[in-house]
Amino acid sequence: MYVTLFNEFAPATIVPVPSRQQNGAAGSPSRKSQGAGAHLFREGDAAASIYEIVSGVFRLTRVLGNGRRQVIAFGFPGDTIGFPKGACHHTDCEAITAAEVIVHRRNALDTVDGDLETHQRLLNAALREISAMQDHFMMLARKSAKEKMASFLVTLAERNGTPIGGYTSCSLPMSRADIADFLGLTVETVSRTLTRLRKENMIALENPQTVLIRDMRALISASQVSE
Amino acid sequence: MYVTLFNEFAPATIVPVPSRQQNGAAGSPSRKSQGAGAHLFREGDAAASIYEIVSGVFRLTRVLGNGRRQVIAFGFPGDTIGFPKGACHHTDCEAITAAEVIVHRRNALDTVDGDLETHQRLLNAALREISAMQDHFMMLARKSAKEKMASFLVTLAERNGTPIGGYTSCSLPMSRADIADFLGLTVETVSRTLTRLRKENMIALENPQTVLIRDMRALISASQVSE
DNA sequence: ATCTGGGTTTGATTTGAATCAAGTTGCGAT
DNA sequence: ATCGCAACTTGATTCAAATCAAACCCAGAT
Repeated sequence: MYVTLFNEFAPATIVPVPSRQQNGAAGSPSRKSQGAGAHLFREGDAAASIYEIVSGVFRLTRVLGNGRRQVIAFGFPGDTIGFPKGACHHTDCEAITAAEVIVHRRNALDTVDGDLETHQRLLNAALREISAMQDHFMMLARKSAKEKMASFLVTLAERNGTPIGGYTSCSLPMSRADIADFLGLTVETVSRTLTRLRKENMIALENPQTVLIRDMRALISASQVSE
Repeated sequence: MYVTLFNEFAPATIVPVPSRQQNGAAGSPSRKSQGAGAHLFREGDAAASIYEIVSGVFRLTRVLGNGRRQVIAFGFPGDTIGFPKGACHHTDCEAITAAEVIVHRRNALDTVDGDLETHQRLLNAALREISAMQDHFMMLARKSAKEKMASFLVTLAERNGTPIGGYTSCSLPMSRADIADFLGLTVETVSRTLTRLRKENMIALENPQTVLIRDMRALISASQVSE
């Protein structure tokens, strides 16, 4: 199973973080709300902060010169985003639904002063992200459209799905174009592949933004690279 | 320009690291030599150490169930490899030439005890790696075979090339299969694409393991996604 | 000197996804 | 209610890279 969306947290670890000034230490975790469509940061922005997502969904993208776009990841509650390279952010980050994040000072990562627990949590999030990205490599390089789409839905269902009867319902807050740019496909292929999975009775589309997973076992097996 | 191979270091930062026990602190950087073909670690191994490459070239791979393989990265001198997720390594790492590494205790990353400078160097390597992997996403998902091959050669030349007259000579210590599995292509396509670049006079192949870059400007422009 | 076999190159053919081109659907504004 | 538009779906065609299939090259073993 690929956790290609982003590195995961036990969601419980987030809840206790206070919404304002920490005890006596230099730490400054605070909360921030974010409307749908608003940028949390842009490529090139000074990287002053690292964010833990409390609610909502974010999209991280990189843009090529000619306008070609790669969606690096989707960020869900429990994910950590905004790891900097040097002084700047190297991706754009936009909320695709209304969202709330916990804001950490950038150098809560660099040093331990005051809050060892936060430091280690952020660090582990970075390590998990490296691992998740390695999985995603395999997906981009070696999977067919059907395998990619199935993997995506399975991961989404695990992160985000709600059980409905024996099935799992799952919202797709992002556009087909976002999905395509995440999986390295075109919108047309994403759409066609969804219809194909639908015709094979693995899923049903309640509406374009809501999938019902009707046969999780089949979907998982479709997500694996086959010989 | 993509630094898809791996995160870079100012090579100078490595040299001063002592080859044995640090002053009085708990740190334990030591050196280790590695024959060509030997594994530094394997997927699933307990992740006790993190390595800085002093000399030689390493290959990091992940394997799919059915034997399909993804080369995650090549590690060159100055690169840091072996970032763990949790307690285990999640890639195989094999030396493809004779090599030497500096070995750090795994938790030189977690905590600062004793050596803040090493801690921060490793941490920054991890952040650089995240950024490099994001570039590699774009390469895998959006570039043509020619663009991939050209990007690969350009990066290799920057890391590894030696000037010969006005040209740059560059060794390819890895096999065509390794290159293919890194770029998400087949051996045949890698080979064909190299001949194509040769026929377009951007490169010459002195022998299968040595490329001469004859027109760096053209190669760089071939490495960019075009409309 | 010849055989063997891995790695590499080249050629012919197939194929999965991109591209090009219409539709369709649903929603927000007029 | 209708218009306009953006997001999505579907269909026809093209094309780049995979696959299938042979050579080729060279180092090491016989």
